[in-house]
Amino acid sequence: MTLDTIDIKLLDYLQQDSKQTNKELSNKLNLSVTAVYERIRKLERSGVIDKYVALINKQEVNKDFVAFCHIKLVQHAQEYVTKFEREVANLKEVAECYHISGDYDYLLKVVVSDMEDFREFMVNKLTSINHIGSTHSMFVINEVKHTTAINIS
Amino acid sequence: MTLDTIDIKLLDYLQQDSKQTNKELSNKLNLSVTAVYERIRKLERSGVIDKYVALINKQEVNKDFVAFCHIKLVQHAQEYVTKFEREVANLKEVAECYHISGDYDYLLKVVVSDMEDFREFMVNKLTSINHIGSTHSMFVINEVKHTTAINIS
DNA sequence: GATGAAACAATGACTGG
DNA sequence: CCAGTCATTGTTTCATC
Repeated sequence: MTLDTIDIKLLDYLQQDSKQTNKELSNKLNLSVTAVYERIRKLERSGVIDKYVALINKQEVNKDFVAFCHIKLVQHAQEYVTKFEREVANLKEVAECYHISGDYDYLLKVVVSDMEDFREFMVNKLTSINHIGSTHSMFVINEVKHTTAINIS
Repeated sequence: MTLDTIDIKLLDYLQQDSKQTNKELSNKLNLSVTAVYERIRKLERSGVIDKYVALINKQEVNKDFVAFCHIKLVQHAQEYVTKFEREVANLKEVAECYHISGDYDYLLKVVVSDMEDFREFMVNKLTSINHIGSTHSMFVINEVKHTTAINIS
């Protein structure tokens, strides 16, 4: 699907706030309500817009201890890789998991309540997955920037 | 604010899909539509729910080259730290920036189109910020798991 | 908490320009 | 693309139990 400049602006707005009415958007974009409605539906149906979600404040729900965890596997046979990825994806504390280039194989973003919670996660959940060679954890001191929006240009 | 088990379920649902109608949610939670409406409003006003956003498919907008970038500053005087954080937050390619513990000072998530785009970002934008000592980039080979939802329990 | 009523807004399909 | 229609559905605020 090709996006024109209006689509890009529309996506920017919706990535910031999806609860705006079509009327508000039509004013910002100088379009009719129907045109906005049809553009949004096209973006939804084509798969450009994946879904709409609520974002919550980690602090308010006492889940503001965030760590990034590097992981190296002992072996890289397809069987072990698949098993590790499946098991790690099932851990609720793991918000994100990336297979990355470099010294380590994976980078995990772990969201828990506090250091004690993190310790328990490491000991009882993460390291109980087989074939993990080594891990290296970094703790988030401060979230300087965090956006779910993707810059399209 | 204290959350009961119904609030937690409600937040789980809204973090997965915020476009559900209150009627659908009232069925899932065995509540009346008005009760659901009032709980949501309470969660919004108390700041537990931060905002509602559209999530878009990186692939569909040709922004699926993702890198994590470690950064070490030369100096750590408050002045340089503040300046670095302000400048890096203004870079549109930087989706996330964390001040972290460990060998490096910062971890950035950079979202661009391709390697050429990334090279340009590094040369013209990131490393033109003063006081950066060293950087170390890791490229995302595969996104094993990525959720914006926070597990509350 | 529930319920019903009422005002308002959005959806989805449809005209015709 | 726009403007306007219309029935249906959902949202939001009431008052009442």
